[in-house]
Amino acid sequence: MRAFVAVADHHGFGPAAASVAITQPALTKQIQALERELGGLLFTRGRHGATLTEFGATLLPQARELLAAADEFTDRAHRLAVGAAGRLTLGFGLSTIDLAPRAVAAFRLAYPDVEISLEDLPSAVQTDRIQSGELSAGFVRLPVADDLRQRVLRRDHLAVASAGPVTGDVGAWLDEQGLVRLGRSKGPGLTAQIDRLCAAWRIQPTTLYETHDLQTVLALVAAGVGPALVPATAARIAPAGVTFTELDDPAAVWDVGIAWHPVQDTALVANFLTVLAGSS
Amino acid sequence: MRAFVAVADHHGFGPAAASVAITQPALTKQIQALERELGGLLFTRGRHGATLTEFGATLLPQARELLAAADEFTDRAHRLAVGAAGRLTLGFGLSTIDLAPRAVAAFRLAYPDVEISLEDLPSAVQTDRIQSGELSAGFVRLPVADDLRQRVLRRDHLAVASAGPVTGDVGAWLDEQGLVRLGRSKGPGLTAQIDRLCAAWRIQPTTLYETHDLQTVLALVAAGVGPALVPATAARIAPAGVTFTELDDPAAVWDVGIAWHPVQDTALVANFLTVLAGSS
DNA sequence: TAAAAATACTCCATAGGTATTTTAT
DNA sequence: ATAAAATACCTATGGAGTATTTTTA
Repeated sequence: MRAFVAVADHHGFGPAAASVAITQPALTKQIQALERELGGLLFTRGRHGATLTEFGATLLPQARELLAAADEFTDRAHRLAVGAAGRLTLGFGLSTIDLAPRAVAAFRLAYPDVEISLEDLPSAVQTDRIQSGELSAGFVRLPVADDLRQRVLRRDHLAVASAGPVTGDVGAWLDEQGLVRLGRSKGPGLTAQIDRLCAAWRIQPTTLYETHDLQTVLALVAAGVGPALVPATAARIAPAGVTFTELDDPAAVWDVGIAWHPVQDTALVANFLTVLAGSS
Repeated sequence: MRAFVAVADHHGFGPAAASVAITQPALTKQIQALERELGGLLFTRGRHGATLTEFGATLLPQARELLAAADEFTDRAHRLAVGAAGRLTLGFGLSTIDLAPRAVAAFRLAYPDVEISLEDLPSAVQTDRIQSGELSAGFVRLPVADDLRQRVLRRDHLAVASAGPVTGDVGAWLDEQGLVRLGRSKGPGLTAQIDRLCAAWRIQPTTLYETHDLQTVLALVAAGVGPALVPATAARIAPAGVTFTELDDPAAVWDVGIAWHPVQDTALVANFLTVLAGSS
């Protein structure tokens, strides 16, 4: 095959043999074998080398295409293998709205041939999609199911979001005021975190209102319905008039990081993690 | 390569090995070699056979395409080799206007995958194009240059085309009447044939009119300008009122056939000649 | 523990090399 | 006469086989 185009290009077996780094008799045998396989003579041999037959001339361009396709295949494979090409589907949540896009931008610069998609999803949905293979990796609340790989990126806190200042002991105050809450289905991780904190503080604040969107929670807080426990990072999307009081009780603290399925433990994801480490 | 798609299709090395008619260890080594060459693992091996990695899953469709392209290449080569595919460019002249299209129609039926082009050209132009490789073969006046292959298809005659009956000795009559002639550049073969006949008959008819189109010659004959010497086959395109008198003097007879360059001595042309022999 | 892939080892087919002959101009 | 391809012959790599071990769910 390579022999074929080499002979065609060099108009002779001798130079062609040199170009593919074998000897002339070896190349002769390769061409003879190919001719036998294809069922026709590719060249007419004479005093001045080899010239294409009609048959050979017809097949030459197709042979070239085939070789080019084969080369592109191996080339692409190599780039995939080192994580310089391919497709990366990422998820991110509210608490990584600053981290994720920055990391993606840095990665795009370093690996321009990688297709990236970035979806805004709650941690719970992300872990499902990571499990099912729909996501290459996701920025999620840690820890996650231990059949996933994970890396901690930073620590996040609960904060009290309130319309006015928090007075006296925070726990007692919240127990007395009650809480505006986010629906469990929307943010099961956050809800569990809040439950853990309440248990630790031995309080049982009433649920003043339950909604399915963090922005609505904050709007209700601003409207004076009552306080809420939200991630400290929610401060960046809060309306004016909401006061944030960060909590540093151990039960109010959790890790945020990136998680991926072991199947996705590929050069591509590894490269992304490296860039991520560098860009933070 | 084939091993790769076989393992992917059969979800395991054992059945895949059977499908490509080698043993499991041999297939294992093929896959390992491919993985080494491409620079990444294609499968994760486990209790239930082999499943594609991300890397493998990405490359599989491309590998399939590549194999399909390779198969199509050899397939096409085989069809070319036996003359069941390819491109046939043919020429034909006035005296084969009945033969050529009939042969082409028959060939189309027998070999539907062959592209055919058919051009109406004088013998002289045809031989040039046959020499240069532009034509695969041509229906021409014989003989042609003896570096071309040729086959006689039938014999053609000169005929006198006249407005009225030919009286007395044909030669003397023509010498007295003069001739409407076709330009030498248009039909050098025909002109030479006429010259040979006149020489044989020792006559020198005057040129009444010279034109560059056989149809015009016949129209002039019909108009009473004078007689002309034309191929007997011209009868089929003559206007009403033209009388044809066929001549069977040896000097008025020539062969018509098909000619082709030795380079074009391929299965395709051979097949065409076979069909041609059968259709006549 | 059992099914499946990987290894160990042997063998032979064949791709490639060297020396030489044949072919074509 | 001579440049170029084909042939003859040899060698060695590596692809494929059999028997066996290692892995993993």
